[in-house]
Amino acid sequence: MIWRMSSLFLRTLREDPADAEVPSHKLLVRGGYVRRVAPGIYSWLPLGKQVLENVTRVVREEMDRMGGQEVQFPALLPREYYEATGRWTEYGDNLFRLQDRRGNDYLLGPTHEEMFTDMVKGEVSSYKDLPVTLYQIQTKYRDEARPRAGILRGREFLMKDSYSFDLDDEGLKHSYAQHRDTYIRIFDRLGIKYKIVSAVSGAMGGSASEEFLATAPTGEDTYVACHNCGYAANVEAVETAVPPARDAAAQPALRILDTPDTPTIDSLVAVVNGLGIEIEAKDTLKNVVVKVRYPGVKEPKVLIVGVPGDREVDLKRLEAAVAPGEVELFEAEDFAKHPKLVRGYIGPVGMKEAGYEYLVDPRVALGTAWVTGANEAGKHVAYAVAGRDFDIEGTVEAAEVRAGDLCPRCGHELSIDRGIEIGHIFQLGRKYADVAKLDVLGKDGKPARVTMGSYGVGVSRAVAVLAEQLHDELGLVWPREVAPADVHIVAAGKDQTIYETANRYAEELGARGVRVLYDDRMGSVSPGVKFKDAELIGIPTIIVVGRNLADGVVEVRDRRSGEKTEVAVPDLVEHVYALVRG
RNA sequence: CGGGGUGUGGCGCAGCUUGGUAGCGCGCUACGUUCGGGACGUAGAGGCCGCAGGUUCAAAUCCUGUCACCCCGACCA
Repeated sequence: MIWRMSSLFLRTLREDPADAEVPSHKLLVRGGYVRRVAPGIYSWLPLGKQVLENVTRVVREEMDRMGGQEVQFPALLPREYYEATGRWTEYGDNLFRLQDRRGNDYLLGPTHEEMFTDMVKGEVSSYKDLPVTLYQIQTKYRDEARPRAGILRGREFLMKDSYSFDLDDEGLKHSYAQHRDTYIRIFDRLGIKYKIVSAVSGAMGGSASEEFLATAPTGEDTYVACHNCGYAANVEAVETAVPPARDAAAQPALRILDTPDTPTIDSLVAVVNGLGIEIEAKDTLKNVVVKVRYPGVKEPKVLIVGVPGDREVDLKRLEAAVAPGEVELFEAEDFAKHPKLVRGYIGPVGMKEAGYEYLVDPRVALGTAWVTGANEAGKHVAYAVAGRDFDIEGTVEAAEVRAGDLCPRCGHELSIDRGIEIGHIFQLGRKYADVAKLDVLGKDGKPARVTMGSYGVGVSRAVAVLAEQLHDELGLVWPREVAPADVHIVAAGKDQTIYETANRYAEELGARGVRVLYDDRMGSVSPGVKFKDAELIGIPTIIVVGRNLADGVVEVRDRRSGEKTEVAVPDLVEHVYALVRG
C-alpha cells in the first residue's frame, strides 16, 4: 500500500488546538489523525483510521487465538433488556436514551452484558455447549458528565468486550486466567506500558477483578504498588493494613473532656494536648456523615464513617465500597433534621443506640483507643476504646490512601502512581445469569446455573494511550505494530532524480507488502516542512532521499532514537525490508 | 451538578474598557524567486463577530435573555 502525500486526505496543524490539554489530544489533532465533531465525539481521518484498524486487528487476532468467537450486537438497543437487570435506572444519566417514532424507549449501548447473556440463553441448552467465550468489537456510548482529554475519554468509543460462560467456578477461573494472558499478549504487542492492579468491580457487580492500567501522569486512575511483594491495586480497591488488636482492659478509662471551639481536628489536637493528654491528629477519630442514595430507592440512607483524624474521607473509595449507592455530603439542612448528630462533635459512643449505621476505617482495630466526639457540643472523649466503649458494626475502606502507607500483604511501604484504564477483567459470577435464569442441562439431567466472566479492552482509548506514552517534543512515535505505515519516504529537494528515486522505492517497497507513506509534494513545500510533518506523524522509519543522492546514498532515520544511517542507493529496499520485517 | 472562563474567516488569536471602515499569524489560490529543518515577494479568495431581542443616527463593542463550548472538582473502557 502506498499513500502519496500529494493526494492523501491529510492536513497537519502547526498549532495546538485550543481545547486540547493532554499530549495525545494535541498530537492526534495536529497530526491529522482525528477531528472533533462534538464534545467527546471524534471523526477518524485516514491516518487515524488506519491506527485504529491496526489496534483492532491485534485485539481480534489475540481474542481469536484464545478461542474467543466474534459476534456483533447492535449499538442501538431497546429498553427492555436493560429493564430486567435494573440498569435502565442504575446507569442513570450516563445512558444515552432515545425514542423511536412510536415513543418507545431505546438506548445506545454503554456495554452489552444483557445482550450476550440473552443470546447465550437462546442458543445454549446443554452443558456440552460450554464453556464458550464470545466477544465483539463495537462502538459504545456513555453520556459522560464531562468528557475530556480527546480520544482518551469520549462519549463514543470503540471497545472490545467479551464474556465467558462456564458451568462452575473452576471453569470461570480458567476463562478468567485465559483472558488475563490474552490481555498481556495484546498490550505487549501494542507496546503499551501497563500495570495489572486489583480493582473493585463497581456497578457491574461480581467478585474477583483486575484492571490493566496504562501508566501515564495524565491518567485519571490512581493506584498503589508494593515494590517488595508485587501487590498492586487501584486506589479504590486498596486494602488497609490492619494493626493488631490490643487489650482493651489495659487502656485507661474513658474520659470526657471539655473542648469548646474545636470544630476541626487541628484545634482539637491543640486543646487536648493542653489538657495533658499527648496526641497527634492520627490518634483522633474523625466522623464524617454522608447520605447514600441507592438506585430506585427514594430516601437516601444516613451513614457515618469513622476515619483517623489525619486523613480525609476519599469519596471515590467510599462510593466504591457502597456501590451501587451514590454518596452525597451531609449539608447543613440535613444536620438540622438530625439533632443527635452534633456537627464537629460526632462520636461513635452510643451511635448504634441512636439508630445510625456507623462504619470505621480498618485501622480502628479492637482495643485501640481514640480521641473522638462526645455527641455533645463542646465535648470530646479520650480513651474511647473500640469494642469496649463503642461497638464496631463493620469496617469500610473510605480513608484516603497515601504514598508510604503499608502494604496489606507484606508491610512494606506502598508507592502511588497514576494510570489510564485500558482493560478490565472480572469474574461476574451468576449475577446476570440469575436475572436471566441462564441454565443449561447438566450431566445429571438437572438444570445448572451458568457462571460468567466479563472482560473489556478500550480499543480507541488504546490509540490515545499510545500517543500519550510514546511521543517527544517533535511529535508522535508509533510502535511498528500500530503505525499508520511502516516507512515514511521524504523526497527532499527539487532535483527530478530525487523524485524518481523516491518514487521507485515507494513502488518497490509497496509491491513487497511494506506500507509506505511517500511525501511526494513538489514545489512550494520545503524540505523543512516535510521533516516536521514526518516527525509529527511519527511513522517509525523515515527514509530521506535528498542531496546525498549525488553521493550514491540515502538516509534512513529511526523516529524513536533519532539515529541516522546512510545506505547505498541499490541496497535501500533490502535494508528497509529487513528493518520492517525484523 | 458546583466553581472559573470563552464564543470574531478552516486553525490560533487581537479588537470590546471609551459604539463609527472587521484586523493579525497560520493555512488556502495564482505568478515569480527559493529548495536538508515549519522559505520569500507580489496579487488574491474567504467572516450575518454564537443566537434572539433591546438602546442608539449608528452595535463585534452597551443592556437583557438564551444557546453552545472549554477548564477545575464529584462518575467511567
